[in-house]
Formats: sequence, C-alpha cells, structure tokens
Amino acid sequence: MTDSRSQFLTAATNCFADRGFYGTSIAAIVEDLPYTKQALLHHFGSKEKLYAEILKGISERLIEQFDEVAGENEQGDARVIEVFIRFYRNSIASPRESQLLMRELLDNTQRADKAQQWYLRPFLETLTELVMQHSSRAFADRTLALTAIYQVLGAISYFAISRTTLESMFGKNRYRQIEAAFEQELSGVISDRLCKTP
Amino acid sequence: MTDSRSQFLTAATNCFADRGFYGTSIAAIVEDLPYTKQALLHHFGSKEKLYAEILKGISERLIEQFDEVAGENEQGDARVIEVFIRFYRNSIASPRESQLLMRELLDNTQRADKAQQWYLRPFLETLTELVMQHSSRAFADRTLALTAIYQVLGAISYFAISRTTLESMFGKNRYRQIEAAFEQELSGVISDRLCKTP
DNA sequence: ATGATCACCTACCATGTGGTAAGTTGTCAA
DNA sequence: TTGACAACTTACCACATGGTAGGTGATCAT
Repeated sequence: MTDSRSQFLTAATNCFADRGFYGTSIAAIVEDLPYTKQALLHHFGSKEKLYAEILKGISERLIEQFDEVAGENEQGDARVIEVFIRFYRNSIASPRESQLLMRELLDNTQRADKAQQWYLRPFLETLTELVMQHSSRAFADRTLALTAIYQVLGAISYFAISRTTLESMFGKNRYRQIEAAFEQELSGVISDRLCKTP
Repeated sequence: MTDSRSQFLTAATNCFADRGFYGTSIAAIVEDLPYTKQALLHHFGSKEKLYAEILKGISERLIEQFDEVAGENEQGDARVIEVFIRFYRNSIASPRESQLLMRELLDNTQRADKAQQWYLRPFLETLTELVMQHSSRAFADRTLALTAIYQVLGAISYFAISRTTLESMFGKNRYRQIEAAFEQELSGVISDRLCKTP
C-alpha cells in the first residue's frame, strides 16, 4: 500500500545524497524500481515536493531523537553530552542523510532570499535551549552558546560526509582506527566547549 | 588576452558554488558574460575540465598560503594556530570557494571508486606533518593527529558555508556578533585540540 | 603574401529533462 | 451495479543539456 511510496523515498534519498537535487533526475530515482517515473509523480506531485518531504522526514527524526534523550531525564552536562554523541552516532550511521543535510545547507544559501526556512532551524534552537539550561559552562548569552554548538555540529557533520573519501585515502582498516579515535576526540571537544568555562 | 579566460573561471566558480557541478549548465555560466558557450568550450574543452581547473586553482592557493606561514618561521604552537586561523579567515573571506570545496567533498564520495584523487589530500597531509612536528600536544601517531585536525577543519568549513543561512535566520547584526564570537571559540578548539595534551 | 594559429562565432544535434494528458485496472463503499 | 477513487500505465511535449562541425576574422612569424 504505502510500500511503493517508501521505496520511492528511499531511492530518492540515496540519489539526492549522491548527486544533489539538481543532479538527480526523477528518471534516475525510479531506475531500479519496478515503477515508472509517472508513478513517482503521481505520489509526490513534483520533484520539488518529493525533496521537501524527505527533508521534513529527516528533520522530524532528529527532533524525535532529541526527545528520546529528554525522556531519559539525565541532567546537566551528562545530558548535553548524550545528545551530541547521539547526533554523532546517528550521523555516522546514516551517512546518506548527513550528505543530504549538508547539500541542503549549501543549496539553501541561494534560496535564502525566497524566505525559505532552514529545515535544521528547530533542531538548532532546541540545542541552544538545551545547552543554555543544562550546561555547566556559563554562557553569557545565546549567541555564545550557538557558536560553541556550531563548532561541534560542524566537526560532526564534516566528518560524517567524509567517510568514503577518507576510506579511499587511507583504506578501510585505517579508517576504522580514525573513526574510533574521532569519537574520543569529539568527546573532548564537547566537554571542553560545552561543559567547561574556559 | 587571458581576460576572457579569467572571466569564465570567476563566473564558473560562482555557479558551481551555488548550484554544484550537475546543477550548473555551461549556458548558465556564460549568461552574463559577453561570450557564447562555445567560447568557453574552446578554452576549457569540456565542463568537466573547467571544473577540474577551478579545483586545482583553489588547492594550489591553499598550499601557497600554508607556505607563506612557513616563511614567517614562527615555531611550535604559535605556528599551528597561525595556520588554522588563516585557513579560517580565508574560508570566511571566500565563501564561494568554501562552498565549492564542500560540494566537491560530497561529490567525490561517489567518484571515489574511479580512483579519483581528492583535491585536498596534499593540504591534509601537509597539515598532519605540521601538527606532528610543531604541536606541543604529543600525538601518539598520525591517525590521532588527523582526527584532531579534522575536528578543526570541520568546524571551520561548516561555519564558512553557513553564513547566508545564519544571516537569514538571525539578521546581519546578530550574525556579525556570531562571527566575532566564533573566531574566539575556534581559537579555543584549536588550542585545546592541537596544543594541549588532554 | 602566405599559412598557421588563436579566439571566437552560428548552426546543429542526439539525448535527457520535468511535467501533462488521457487512459486502464483494481478496490470498495452505497 | 454503479460510481468514485487510488495506483498506476503509455504516449507525448516543449525545452534544456553538453558537445560537434565548420566556419570567420584577426594576429603574426616566415
């Protein structure tokens, strides 16, 4: 029933992540599916709307995950660390989504004038709230909290989209080491930036 | 003489940064130039080769900048900090190039099997060398140094491509504050990650 | 003067693009 | 039994795509 729909979504996510919105044709999306491109158009109306639906899904899952941690009612720095480490693990586990989000950030740049909202805005604001409330680092204001958060977000996202490149540079084994070391190092950044007053 | 050539390069850099390789047509590149697309093809042979030339240029300028710092023969942590802060300022000053590099990292993902080299590889290896030699943090091996470097590179690059989005989210004034605070915060990350043994 | 090369042009083309129009088939409530 | 709707299909289409072919005029060494 919704089976074909989710097939379209999965295939489209992969394509958009690999080649971006403009680089992906609807013909390419359905290439390995047992449907024609008109079937896709039937479900989603247009390529644009399909793309929007995918982004909305990712954005919702991010917030969801955030709420999960909130439910575990850890407090203080531990909660902050938990949220960011989860985001990291999720980013690594779903590289396609990370790629897509990064591409969206890039594409959003030029659509910004069209009063287009950024999909990650709610997530970013939720994070700021979290850090302001729970971190033991006394942030003077939200601006400062945001910059600290942005360092961590950047480190995570950049690494998440680099996997294939790093693997082909260093080989799978060495990449595994890098990935292991990275989480350690990331924990350092998180606790330095978000749990300590410098 | 080489005037038209550089016009093509500038226009193409902007287009590729804005919409990516696949999203940019050679017709779009020449749209505001007093030449036809065949003139472009005449100079660069193909869209692919034009793109390659742009990337090569950026890559060379990066290394160049690195050598500049080397010439000032600062030593130790000061030199490490100088290199990364310069990379940051350069990334902020040339957002188009930052966008292009990020897109290339994303696109490179799927060409990786084609034995395609990553444009940033030399830069990354130069950085690793620098940190291993000059940082006061005693890195056990290059893998560890690389992960630390990658945190910083990620923070910088992500922020550099976020400008328009952040500006439209928070307004120009608030963005200025964020940018000012960011460099401060970045210095913290650099010195924590690359100049201290945790 | 000539021939080569450069920088650029117009004309053209096969293929791919997102999307419309108009069916067909199956399901299922009234 | 009918009629509405969902889930597709084939047949199209206007336009954009990267690139080729084959020129023109200017420059310039021989």
